Amino acid sequence: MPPARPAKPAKSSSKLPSRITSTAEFARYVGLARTTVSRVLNGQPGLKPKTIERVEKAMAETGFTPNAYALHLKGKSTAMIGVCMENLLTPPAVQKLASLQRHLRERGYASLIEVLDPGTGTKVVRHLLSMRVEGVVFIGHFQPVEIEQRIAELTGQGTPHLVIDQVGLAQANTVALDRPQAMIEVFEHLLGLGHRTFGLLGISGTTRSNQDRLRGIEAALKAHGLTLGDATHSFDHLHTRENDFSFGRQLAHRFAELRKRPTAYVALNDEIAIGALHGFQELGFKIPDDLSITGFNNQDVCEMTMPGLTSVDQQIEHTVTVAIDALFAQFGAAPRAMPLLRKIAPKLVVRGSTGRA
Amino acid sequence: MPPARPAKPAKSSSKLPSRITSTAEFARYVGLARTTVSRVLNGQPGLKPKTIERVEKAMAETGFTPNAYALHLKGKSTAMIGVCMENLLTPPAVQKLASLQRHLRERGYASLIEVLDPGTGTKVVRHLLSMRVEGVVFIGHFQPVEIEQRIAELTGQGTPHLVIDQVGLAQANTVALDRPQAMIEVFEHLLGLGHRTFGLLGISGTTRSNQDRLRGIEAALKAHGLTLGDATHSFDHLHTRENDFSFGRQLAHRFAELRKRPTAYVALNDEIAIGALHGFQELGFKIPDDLSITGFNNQDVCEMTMPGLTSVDQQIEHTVTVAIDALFAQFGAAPRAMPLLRKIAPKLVVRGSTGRA
DNA sequence: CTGAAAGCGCTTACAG
DNA sequence: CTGAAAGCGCTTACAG
Repeated sequence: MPPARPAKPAKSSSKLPSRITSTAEFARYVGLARTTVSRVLNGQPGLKPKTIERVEKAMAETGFTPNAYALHLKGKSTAMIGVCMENLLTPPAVQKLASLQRHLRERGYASLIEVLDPGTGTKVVRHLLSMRVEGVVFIGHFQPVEIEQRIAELTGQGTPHLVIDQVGLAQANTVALDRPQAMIEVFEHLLGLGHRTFGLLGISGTTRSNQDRLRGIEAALKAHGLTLGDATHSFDHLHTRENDFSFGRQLAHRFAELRKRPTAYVALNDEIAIGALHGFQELGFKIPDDLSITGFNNQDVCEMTMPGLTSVDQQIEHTVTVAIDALFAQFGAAPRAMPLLRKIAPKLVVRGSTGRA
Repeated sequence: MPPARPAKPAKSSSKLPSRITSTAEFARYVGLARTTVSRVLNGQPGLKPKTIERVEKAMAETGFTPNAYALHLKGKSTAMIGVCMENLLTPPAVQKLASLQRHLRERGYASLIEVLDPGTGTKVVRHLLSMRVEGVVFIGHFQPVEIEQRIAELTGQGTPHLVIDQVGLAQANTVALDRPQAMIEVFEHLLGLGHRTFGLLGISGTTRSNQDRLRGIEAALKAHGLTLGDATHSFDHLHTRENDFSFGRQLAHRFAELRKRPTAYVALNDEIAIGALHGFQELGFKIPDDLSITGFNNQDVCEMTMPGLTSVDQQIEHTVTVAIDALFAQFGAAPRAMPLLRKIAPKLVVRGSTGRA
């Protein structure tokens, strides 16, 4: 990723005796041969305990660490996984990152994390390749054509990859929440409570993710003899979505004006749902008595609203476990003919914001 | 950080013609000398446009990238900064990380991000040193003795460092919010509204961070002829803090039982404040008519409560800018005799949760 | 335990 | 433009 930069400055001949940058200098410091030091560092047999002790003492004194770059050239694995994030601002995405980096570390891998803004894909992936990462994980939703090209590059270089979240990419190994199923569970819950008309908050447009949700909604409605056209309503097209909270609030105000108003509201995410909850409440509606609302992602705030917000949990820990297994399964294996696709089952968490129609 | 692992497998002699791992192979593929390819890659003068074009075309075809490890051995700077995070779950910390990595990338640096759990400091910092990062940034609050040792190691190796958030570390270059000043501004605001008795929510204990806050509170009260002992009350010792929201709610219920109850409540963070807000509201208190509440961090949710939550903004963007400047100022400079300390001025954001006493 | 040697993938003079 | 050589910091046989 970083552009060409000037060569590093000559190693400053610091006055500090501890500034040691090579095994040669270090061996001189310890008073042993370079070879011997190397053997200690690599835990090879046939060394006197005394010698080992001397080296370890000197390492503690100087803080010397063998140059990882030289080690890699000699064949040591880099033990690094590249992680490309859509951004670091979406809580569920950051949670996945946190979980991923913890699991990778447990397996002895470091994470080289990059944010992949539109148009920077080539640079970022080139950088990861130049760092010879052993695999690359993408978290989030990216521009499809760009990401497909990057994945082709990785595959061409023999570097395994895995996409978390985004479905529908050609030749991409993917682990993603089963969004149609998530919507089926939300609607089964609301239909079971007697609701027959639904306001959709932020669930519209042609993104793959929303199309998947609409498919799920349609299926759930169909099972009850309802259609998407008759049973659902949306005002998304009338508002711009800057801040999700205020977007939700605006939508609530808009729906409140309706003579025949849906009794249940299904939001794209928790923020929009909470905005709507507050929007309806400030207009005097009682929730869940007057109407029901559901969120998506089951963030901590869902516990914090009054009433608590019914929401879909993405099962992040499970998702990441599956993703890592799927990534590591590619190591040393023959390239897959068909890309891998694993769907994660969502879990509906019911709270006070949903009740009988 | 990663423990010793087996050497990487021999490069699989893949069938894919594009699997090229060295300039030697790549030069053979292009049909040029290794030297010539190298000169193109490094943008050196005196090359035929045709030659440059051939190389660029081949790079696009094969996805070949020169090995960063070999480049570094030849003297190229690593252009990497290590970032040690306390965790990836605290929103303000993640915001700082997001801002930091964006700024670093703009300057041509990649970020090597690690989570530094207690006891893992040595491993993590050793790994960063072995990766020859050009600087290390710590974000969050760490165990003081451990982190001071790590910083000594870095300094010994001539690697610049910077600590964001945590103050009071010996020999550490630090950029941190002026927490005493933040509390002074909160209390000036509340005192100006006529409040004279205060409930402290989560602001207790011997952490340096809370001690700093208490110092600020004491100073603000003193200017109005009040003392910490008489004007503030805390029930922190009676509750365990698992979930901050429920902690805040519990504290609200506890304060509600009091005959002579404080009229203003100052919370350690937004989560506790929101929990308290809801706790008081569910008991029938009107906010800000019956009492005032303030949060800390000015997170997005502050806009979402009813009423909005008055909170302290950490000025994250400014903090990170100052931090990066302070880090980069160390490059190529003589070691500082005195560690650097920059305080960031907080900004109080007033919303509906605070009103006249 | 030591010491000299080869080689990982690069770049940079240097002579053709 | 080519080709042979040196050297970055390491490890791994190999002969002492």
